[in-house]
Amino acid sequence: MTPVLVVDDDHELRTTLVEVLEQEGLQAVAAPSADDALIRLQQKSFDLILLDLVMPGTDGMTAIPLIRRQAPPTRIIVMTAYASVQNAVQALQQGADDYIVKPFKIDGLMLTVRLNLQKARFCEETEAVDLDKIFNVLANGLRRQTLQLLSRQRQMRFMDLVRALEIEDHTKVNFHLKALREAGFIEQTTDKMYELTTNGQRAATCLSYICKSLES
Amino acid sequence: MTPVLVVDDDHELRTTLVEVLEQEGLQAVAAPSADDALIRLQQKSFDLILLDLVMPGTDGMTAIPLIRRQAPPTRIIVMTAYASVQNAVQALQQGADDYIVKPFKIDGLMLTVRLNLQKARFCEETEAVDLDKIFNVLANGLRRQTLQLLSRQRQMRFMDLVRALEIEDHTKVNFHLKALREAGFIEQTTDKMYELTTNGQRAATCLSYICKSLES
DNA sequence: AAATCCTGTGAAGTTTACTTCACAACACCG
DNA sequence: CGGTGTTGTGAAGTAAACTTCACAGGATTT
Repeated sequence: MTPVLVVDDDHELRTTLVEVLEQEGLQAVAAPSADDALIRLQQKSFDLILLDLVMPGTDGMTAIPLIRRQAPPTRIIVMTAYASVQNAVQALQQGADDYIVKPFKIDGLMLTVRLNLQKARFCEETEAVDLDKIFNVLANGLRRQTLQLLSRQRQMRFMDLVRALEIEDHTKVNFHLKALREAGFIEQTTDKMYELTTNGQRAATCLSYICKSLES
Repeated sequence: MTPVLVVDDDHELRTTLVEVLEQEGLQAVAAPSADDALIRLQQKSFDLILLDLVMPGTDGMTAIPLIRRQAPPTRIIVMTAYASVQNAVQALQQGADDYIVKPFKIDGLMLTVRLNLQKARFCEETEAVDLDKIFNVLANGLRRQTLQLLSRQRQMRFMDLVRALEIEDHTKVNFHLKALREAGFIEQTTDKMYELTTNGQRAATCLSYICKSLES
């Protein structure tokens, strides 16, 4: 079911990859060039793209931001030769999600593919959340820090939070905690520990997405 | 210079890894257990941690959030056996940055290490990106719509925007356009057309990313 | 040339967000 | 028991964000 797009100018590798992916129960489509891939992306959405970096015409590196723009949630795995591994770093900075070094074994490839598909599924775990609410909450630095803290620590007491945030006035923290609580992002256990709700975890995930994407 | 911490209960592997890393010009320290690693982290900060998942005592998985708590910017690479690869996914969800599958070749390991160190360095540089600015801009629905419109249309005149947004008072739109301009997200061409800047495109991408993930 | 639309500025007003202050109940420790 | 730390609430004040209004120069149309 999960559709994968294979972009490589090498005809043999391209068809081999499609065969392998289909044997593993994935739906795979091949594109011989980046431009062709972009056209396919307009017609249909893919969960994952295997992208060769070195290609005639539009090369993989320049294609990455274009793909990201066209289909933001798609996982992009770039394929690069061992000799030019520093390109992988650049590709990740451009917005790719992972890399694999050529030549690779089928096992290694499938491992990377499966991991990224699972990651993608993890990313999707979101329902009806109000964008305004999310951004209003995330618009405040203190609240963002709080979400991140709770995301890491799972549970924290009030004073732990206050000290971790390095705020002198505890009532200020309380104000923002109230905002977070009313937005449904955090809640308190019976013993007064603060923790993220499911929606709060979602919001924290959004936050880390944005931070991640700013890295590139 | 860049210090690496190797955490593994296997004595031989631990010392081998330290040797290899030092040969490659990195400063490496070994810890035989997660608890030991946490103590070392209190005394000294590390750029990168190689963490075995399966260990007696505190295992690697539970150690990840604890490490994150102690030293947020540290890159965490987990080492996992091929048979238990799904653990890698869980580890990434827990806050690890990358994984490597055992058994691995030295080359593969060093590749992963170098990539993550480079990423860490890159993250440090861009830490200066002003999240407050981004969220303040994105916190407003009208501004979000504007970004999305410009992302689709590339260029728009003022009145086109006003009508597309269905706002009766054009000065209101102007106010938000000014905010977007001052945040460096949009700019005007010589013939008064509004368009996204590079940062604006980035912000729009973030936005559509989130919207996409909220749809599903 | 007058009317109308486009594009914009700046100030005044309103609403919302945030901070600070004063106070209080409860737990825990010596 | 009295002091100290924790965990709050609500009101008052301040700052920031947003809206509305009054106005104006330039382009286009009629």
